[in-house]
Amino acid sequence: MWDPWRPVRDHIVREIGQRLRERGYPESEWALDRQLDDTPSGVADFGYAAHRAAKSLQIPVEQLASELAKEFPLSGGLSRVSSDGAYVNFHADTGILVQSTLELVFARGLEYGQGPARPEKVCVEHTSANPTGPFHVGRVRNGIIGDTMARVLRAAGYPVTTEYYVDDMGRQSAMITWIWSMPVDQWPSEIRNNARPPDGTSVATEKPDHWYGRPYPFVSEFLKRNPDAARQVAELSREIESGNSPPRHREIAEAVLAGMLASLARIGIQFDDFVWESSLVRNGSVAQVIERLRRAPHAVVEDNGALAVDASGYGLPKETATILVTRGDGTSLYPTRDVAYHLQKFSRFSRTIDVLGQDHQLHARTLVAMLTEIGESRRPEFLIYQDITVPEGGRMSTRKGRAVNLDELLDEAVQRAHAEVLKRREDLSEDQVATIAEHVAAGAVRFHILRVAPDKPVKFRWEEALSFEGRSGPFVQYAYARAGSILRKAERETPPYPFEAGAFRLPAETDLVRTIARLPSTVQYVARTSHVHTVATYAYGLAEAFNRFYQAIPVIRAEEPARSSRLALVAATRQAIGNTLDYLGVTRLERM
RNA sequence: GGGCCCGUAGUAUAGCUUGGACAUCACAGAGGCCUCCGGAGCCUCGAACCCGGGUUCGAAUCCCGGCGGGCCCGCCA
Repeated sequence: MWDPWRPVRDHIVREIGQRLRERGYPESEWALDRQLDDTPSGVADFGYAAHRAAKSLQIPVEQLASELAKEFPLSGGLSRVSSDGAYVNFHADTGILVQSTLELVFARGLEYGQGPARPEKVCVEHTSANPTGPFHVGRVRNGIIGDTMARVLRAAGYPVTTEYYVDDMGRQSAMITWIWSMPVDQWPSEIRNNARPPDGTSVATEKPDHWYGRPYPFVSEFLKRNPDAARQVAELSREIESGNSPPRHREIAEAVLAGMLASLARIGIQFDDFVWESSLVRNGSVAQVIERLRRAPHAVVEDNGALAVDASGYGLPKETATILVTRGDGTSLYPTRDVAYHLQKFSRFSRTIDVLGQDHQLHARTLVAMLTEIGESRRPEFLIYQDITVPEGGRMSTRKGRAVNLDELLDEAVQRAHAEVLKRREDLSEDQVATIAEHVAAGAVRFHILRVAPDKPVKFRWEEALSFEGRSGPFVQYAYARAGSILRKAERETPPYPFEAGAFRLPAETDLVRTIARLPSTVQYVARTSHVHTVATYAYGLAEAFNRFYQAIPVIRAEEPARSSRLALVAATRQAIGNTLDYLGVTRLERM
């Protein structure tokens, strides 16, 4: 048993199914389970709308609902079944739910929330930003969604590997190598004037992604107006693909990547593996893909020798019905290399998930078309999210000068968090305050971006991203710290937590138990639907339920035996919030 | 021009995949709690499903058409 609500739902579904079958209306338990609704607040725990069955059986719906309610056996964790018009309402037996939920939380501890182990190895590839400069906030939405998805899938029972696909090939990468292959003094004046590092600074004194990324936005503009330089970059790009990369190429890519990863680590994002795009070219797998595509059913050779695939049969938009596989000179293009990467992922994992921005929507479809063309039947799952937009409209973009840098946002958040901590805690050392501020800041930023559904844009506003109130990461962290504080004060920081299941009668208590009990099914829901923001919604709801309980009901000051039971509830809440924070990638803070 | 996604109170969001009973929550606004375990809190009030059709006993949810916004559309990735 890992989900306290499961036995109750199963019982309801079984019994309704049986009664409907007796009346001549067969409905699968699976379908009934889906029809079991939440009810309007406070009405019941589950509701069943009898319209459909009543219509099919040709009896008045109120009559059916009323009969079902009367006949329903009050076992299986239910305390009351009633009908209200066309609805049958089910109330869980609070004592039984308390017993099973708290027992489960204490028995499983850190594992409460997790589902049974599953065999399928899953790869979550996310972020995979070109190592050309520091992250702006728009780009990290990918990482936050991907990292949270990976955490939730692990909790759901899958062995998960996170991967960063490092693009060290192609034009972007060649551009940064090109500019840094000459001394700053020799940079074209247009670039030098915009991007010259301040005197006295060096890659030793500045984060490498910021340092090396400095000229990048200006190089691309420069190349548009300087064909000679553009040719040099193109030549460099060919050399890189052929394996003759200049010595600085890999060195710069690694340095920039290290800087970028350091920023991600601040918000709890780390990777299990890195796959360098160039390795796929060097080990011949890209060449193999090109060969397979050359023999593909719809391969075509363009006038200048470029290989393409006629994908008009794949339902792609008319203008993109031709997918280019190689350039005229035979070198590969990004979609082709991505096919090689996916074949490699398919060989290592049974599920692969790609987290992609909406600008890659079409790429995802061409990738699938190319896989079909080479006779590959396996597919990646795409988790597509919308951009982070700026108040003026449009998405965040470094090129358009309307991007907020991640490090800058975090630094500002840390400053504010620091001030907040100092305001309310005088007993902490400067080190402790600094550590807390860093984690509060990270929690605020990560939660702010995560809480919006992936298919909706996030509108970025400084004040909201930096808010520690209301529906925020620090709100959840605070509830966790508070729960810990109560246990410390009661000198009951460790189990066992004896409790009396019948001790909880007030709504603030029973609502809290009901919310704690929903954690395992929430994990499964997110693993199934990829609606990662639901973890944030749940976390907030749980913290809110705890705050209400905290406000309404004394714990330490209560008389025994209520006191012990309430302490047990606080301990269970702390465990549930803490585990949820882990899934969110937000730090558990014992004090803040 | 074509394709994909989005449109919920002043602002910002949940619910939409699986149609169901008074549409969630925050910020801002009005009022209250404040001798009380941590006020980053709690309670109360006002305020919303883009428009038009369709399907259905029933539509924020599904379908069609508008309108508005975002993104993408061949030798970049």
